[in-house]
Amino acid sequence: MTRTLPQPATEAIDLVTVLQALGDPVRLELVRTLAKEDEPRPCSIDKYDVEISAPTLSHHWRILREAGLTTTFVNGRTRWVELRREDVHSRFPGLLDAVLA
Amino acid sequence: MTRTLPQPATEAIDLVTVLQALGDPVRLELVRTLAKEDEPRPCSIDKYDVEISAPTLSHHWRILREAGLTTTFVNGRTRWVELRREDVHSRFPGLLDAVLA
DNA sequence: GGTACTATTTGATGATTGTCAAACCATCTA
DNA sequence: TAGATGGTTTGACAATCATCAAATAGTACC
Repeated sequence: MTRTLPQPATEAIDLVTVLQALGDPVRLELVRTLAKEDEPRPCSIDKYDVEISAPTLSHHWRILREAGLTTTFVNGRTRWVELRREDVHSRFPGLLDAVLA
Repeated sequence: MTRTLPQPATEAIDLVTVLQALGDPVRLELVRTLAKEDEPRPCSIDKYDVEISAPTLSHHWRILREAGLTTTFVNGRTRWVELRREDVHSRFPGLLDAVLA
């Protein structure tokens, strides 16, 4: 019913890849938005205050997911994104907290 | 006698720029090496275990300095680089610690 | 089945990036 | 002053990246 898109295992999360993913203003803003709630958020373009097109947003979600920062759930026609807070924290303690502070 | 190359003020250090600077394997390694000692290190190519040319190393030092992560001192013909631990920590508490852990 | 809808993929484009060789600059020393 | 030295800047190149329009894929609803 609810499928999860492929993502790296916690142990496989790479620091350089994470920093690269966070080193983009749009993605940092997305991560900040996700961090406000501790549950999945829809990933539709109209739910975010960013000045990019839908394909570009989709591209950023992929970068974040493949870096190990987010999980994407597929449910019917809509998708949900969630920050992998605990996973990232267990791999790089304090990193997300510092970035989100 | 000892000159300091231009660098951003502590308050002007930008998070995205810092993350971009750290999001490169060579630069992350350089920062890690700097972090081992709490004093300036020479920036000559032969002092670092990196497989890049001198101009490329020079380029990376510039990126790190302009991001606000390092200070470069000029003394005669040689230069010294130092991690701006306290400055970065005061701007983004915990960030460097998390990255260097 | 057909249509509307959500979101991604494809393909293309302009900008940025990491890299090096060659030229250059400033400093030290003979 | 001339040569050697430490390091940077310039210029070029290939690779990567962020971006969008158009096409595509999968799902829901009538």
